[in-house]
Amino acid sequence: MNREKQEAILNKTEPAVRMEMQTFSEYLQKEGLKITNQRMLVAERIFSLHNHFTAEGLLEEFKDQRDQISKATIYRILSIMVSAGLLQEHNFGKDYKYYEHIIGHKHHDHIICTVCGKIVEFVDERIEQLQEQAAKDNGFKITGHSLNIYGTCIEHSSSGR
Amino acid sequence: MNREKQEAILNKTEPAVRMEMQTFSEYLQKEGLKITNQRMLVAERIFSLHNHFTAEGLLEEFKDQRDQISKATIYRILSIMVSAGLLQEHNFGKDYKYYEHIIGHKHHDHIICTVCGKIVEFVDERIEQLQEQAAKDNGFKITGHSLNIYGTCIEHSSSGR
DNA sequence: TTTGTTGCAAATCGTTTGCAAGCTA
DNA sequence: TAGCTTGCAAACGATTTGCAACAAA
Repeated sequence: MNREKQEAILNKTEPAVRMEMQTFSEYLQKEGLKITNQRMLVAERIFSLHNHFTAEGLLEEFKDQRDQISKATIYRILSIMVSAGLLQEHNFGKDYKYYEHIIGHKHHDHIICTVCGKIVEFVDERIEQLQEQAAKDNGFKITGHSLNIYGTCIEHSSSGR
Repeated sequence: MNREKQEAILNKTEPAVRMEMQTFSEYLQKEGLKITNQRMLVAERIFSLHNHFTAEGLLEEFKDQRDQISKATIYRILSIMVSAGLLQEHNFGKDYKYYEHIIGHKHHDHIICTVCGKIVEFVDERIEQLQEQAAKDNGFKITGHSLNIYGTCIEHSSSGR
């Protein structure tokens, strides 16, 4: 990608997103990967999203754009960003994956409404603590964890029935 | 399935498994479903397993048997048993599902070794408590949850490196 | 130029489904 | 017998991959 295009993209993004894209660019260079138009466009879109998304949803975002991006490329970029540690993959029990970007987004767990799919994030230091303990008690060295609570949100908890 | 066959299966199973199969049979009848040879064989096998398994693994168990069972049937039975509340489905981040039977098997969470796949079960009432609280605080009515801790077990935590 | 990247379509892989033949009740 | 089940193969849906054309360094 030539410098003009790259700057064109960078100029219209907010500072926070810009920094994250910078981090991504550096990762690409470090790995001997190339900084392409599609990679920057997808990264920009992802860092601008402040909720969970799917590969399909991301693809959707580019549907009516002048810059269309193929499904294969979307998946390939998602994969790179996960390796780069910029993106986290989630399994919410569906048969497709959810993603969310990590930078400026501290660790948290999820509560998912099984009716409408609404996702709420939360953290409880005490739970984190206890997990750490449980792993240690069982001789494990924690590398990560995923805690998903399933239930029905206010709007969908029919109190009657 | 005729009574003889059914008894033949029942007679060689341990009491606990027998009771669980009984529960399954009752569920089938209640739902107007039929008690078939394959359903009993698969149920018996499942209730005899005391660890997590996959559809593929279960199928494997019948590979060299006189009573072969098709992949489609395996999946159909798994689905029924999940609906019956006798089997729990798990998503351990792999692209296939894990199952474990529930009867005589209280709720618990999992610690999974990312190197060897070893799965350890644990429960911490305090964590359960805190989750309940977190959901309530966010206006959710909990219907279930899944807590998976990923890490490396003693044998695979290379202390160096 | 050299080497990595893209888009396309075909391939995978776990899981599901249509359908004719076979059981259960 | 009537109605559910089974096995088989084909269908699915998300994700991956081979390959020729193309862009970045």
